[in-house]
Amino acid sequence: MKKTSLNDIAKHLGVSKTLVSFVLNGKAKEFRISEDICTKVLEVAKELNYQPNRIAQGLRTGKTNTIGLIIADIANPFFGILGREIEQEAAKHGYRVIFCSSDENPDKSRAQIAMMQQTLVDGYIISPPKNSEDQILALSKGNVPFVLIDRYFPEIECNQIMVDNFDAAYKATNHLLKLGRRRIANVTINLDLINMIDRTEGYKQALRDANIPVEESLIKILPFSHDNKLVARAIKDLVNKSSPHKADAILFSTSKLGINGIESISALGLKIPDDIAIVSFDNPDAYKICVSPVTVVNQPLKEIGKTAVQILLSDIKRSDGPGKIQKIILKTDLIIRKSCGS
Amino acid sequence: MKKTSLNDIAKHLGVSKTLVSFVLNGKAKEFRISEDICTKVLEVAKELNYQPNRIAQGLRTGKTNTIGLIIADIANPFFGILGREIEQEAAKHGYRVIFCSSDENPDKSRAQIAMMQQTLVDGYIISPPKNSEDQILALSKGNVPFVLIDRYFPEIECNQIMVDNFDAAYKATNHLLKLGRRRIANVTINLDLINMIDRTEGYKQALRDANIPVEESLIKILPFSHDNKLVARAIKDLVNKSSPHKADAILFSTSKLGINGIESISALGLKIPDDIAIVSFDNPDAYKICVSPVTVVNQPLKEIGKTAVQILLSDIKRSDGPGKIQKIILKTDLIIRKSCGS
DNA sequence: CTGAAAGCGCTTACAG
DNA sequence: CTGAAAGCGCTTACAG
Repeated sequence: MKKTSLNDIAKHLGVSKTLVSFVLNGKAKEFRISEDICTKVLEVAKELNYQPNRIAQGLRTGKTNTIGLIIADIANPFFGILGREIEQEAAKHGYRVIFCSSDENPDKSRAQIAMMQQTLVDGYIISPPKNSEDQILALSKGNVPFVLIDRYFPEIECNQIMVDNFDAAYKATNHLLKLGRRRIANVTINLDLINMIDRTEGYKQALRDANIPVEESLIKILPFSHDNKLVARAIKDLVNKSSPHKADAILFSTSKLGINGIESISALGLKIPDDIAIVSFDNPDAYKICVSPVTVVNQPLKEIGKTAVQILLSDIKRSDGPGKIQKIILKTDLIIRKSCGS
Repeated sequence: MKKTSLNDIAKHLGVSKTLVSFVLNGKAKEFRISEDICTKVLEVAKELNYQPNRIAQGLRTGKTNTIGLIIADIANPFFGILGREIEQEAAKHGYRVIFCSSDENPDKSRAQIAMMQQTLVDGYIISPPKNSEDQILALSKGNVPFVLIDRYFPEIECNQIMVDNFDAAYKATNHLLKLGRRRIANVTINLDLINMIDRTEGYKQALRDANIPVEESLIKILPFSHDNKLVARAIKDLVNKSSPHKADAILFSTSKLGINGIESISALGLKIPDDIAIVSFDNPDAYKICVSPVTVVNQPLKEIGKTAVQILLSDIKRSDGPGKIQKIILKTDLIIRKSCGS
């Protein structure tokens, strides 16, 4: 049972496929095709269960109505939720999405971009790993639109939807300060990622503004692919009573760090917030039901995803060259729960 | 800067594109093309940064090297992790994946399958919503391979990778029985999904085998799109001391139910496992750090994803008609933590 | 108002 | 060993 093509319909009715194409693409009016024939075409199309061959359309028009999404890891709920929003907004406009997880590995993202470049996607939404500047730069010189989310490269001019990470960390740190914490630590991951840098900078600025010296020993920088043990070691170092740099609060820059961190803190028999207060970026379910529900910096994932798609599609659809570059910075909100005391 | 095509390379060297195509597709030996020309073609291809147009290839060969993935919700970590495994195994074989979230809504999955059917994918991996029997049946009569994961329809013969849900629930319930619990409840979602039915059946059988009568009042069936409040009401009913059907343990059939359930239990001031013991299906991070880390039925997500892709690809690649239908049932394991006491 | 024709970039029988 | 040609299923100038 072969799929029915435009030609099948045309033959069936003894007309040209041009005509059929016009009718099926809603251009009947434009070419003033008789209503009579229109309804007949539509009837036969339905009867033969005609489905346009999108690949053939794609070859002819150069458009596939597909968006390429490259994020660190679709299994990470942060990106999963983002992916969901992107999918939803894209579907609303008749677009599909192909996704790839780069694992923060620039070699992977390079291969993934190359793969998608083979005329498969009309545009990209990318959360670029560190050391992928060259890839993004190359993209910005090409003519396939793209928008960056979650991270950007200051030296590259391109569409981007970010969150005010500096402000978010500043507020979170301030929240801890207002509750009387003075020895606030920051646990983060490799600072080659601009969003992570901004967070730590915001944290430092809040301390400075409160006339508290920044202690480098209170800033723990773990590799991206950290495991329980690495986090546990950092935590142990921060909460050890005899340690010269004992902390009374921790700002976690990612929820993966935070979840592992809480596990370690519990394992050490310490109580949150009595022994140590906690704030974390991102808002996974885990934080709602853990021993002491965690105060978090909540990112507007819905808005990030939606806006990214909208900007991308407006660029894809414009025919008069590249549009104006858009840099959008969204605010986060601090959701206060119990992990900082009161 | 137009993309370079086969023709560009051919012209550049004064040969035919047939030749270039052969060389680039590794058929040089087969057609005994001189090494000399081979290296030249390869050189020019590199120099001109030739990228094959996959859409054109797709139109010609009828293959897109793309897998369509339809699951309930990519933002749900269960499906996110599954998606990640599928992506990874697919990439290993040169395949990409397009994903769609059906929200357990058969109308959505119908539209998503139709969309993908437009010659866009070589095969599907589907977690079908209830009432989508007709869609799967139609698929099984077509000639695009597919494999079902997580749920199946007993009356439809097709490839499927499942987990032994009956056995899993049986063991989980048994675990509670062995620890002395006698009034074990089951909180689950709409039982039109076979995997949910199997879980509840396993639960019932374990009770029967222990000579404990099954009490329908201890089985709470919530709609798929339940919110905190609905779960809270069910929990309240189960733990109310004056209630005739007070429970001393709960088996949650999904982690979404479990997470909401734990929130409700905490809000009521009850202690896990002292006041009530808990076992849940699935193994989200949340269960590791909550007040009393939760004993869970862990599904082999890696194996499910990997096997699904392997079976699908072997079907896609066979030219001699449909292969033998494969029904694979994997075992789960019970990860014992603290939520059931000891 | 409608049709014949070209062409998107490939692959692959066919011919020599 | 290599090339000319057909054709996958569309869209869209062009002609009448």
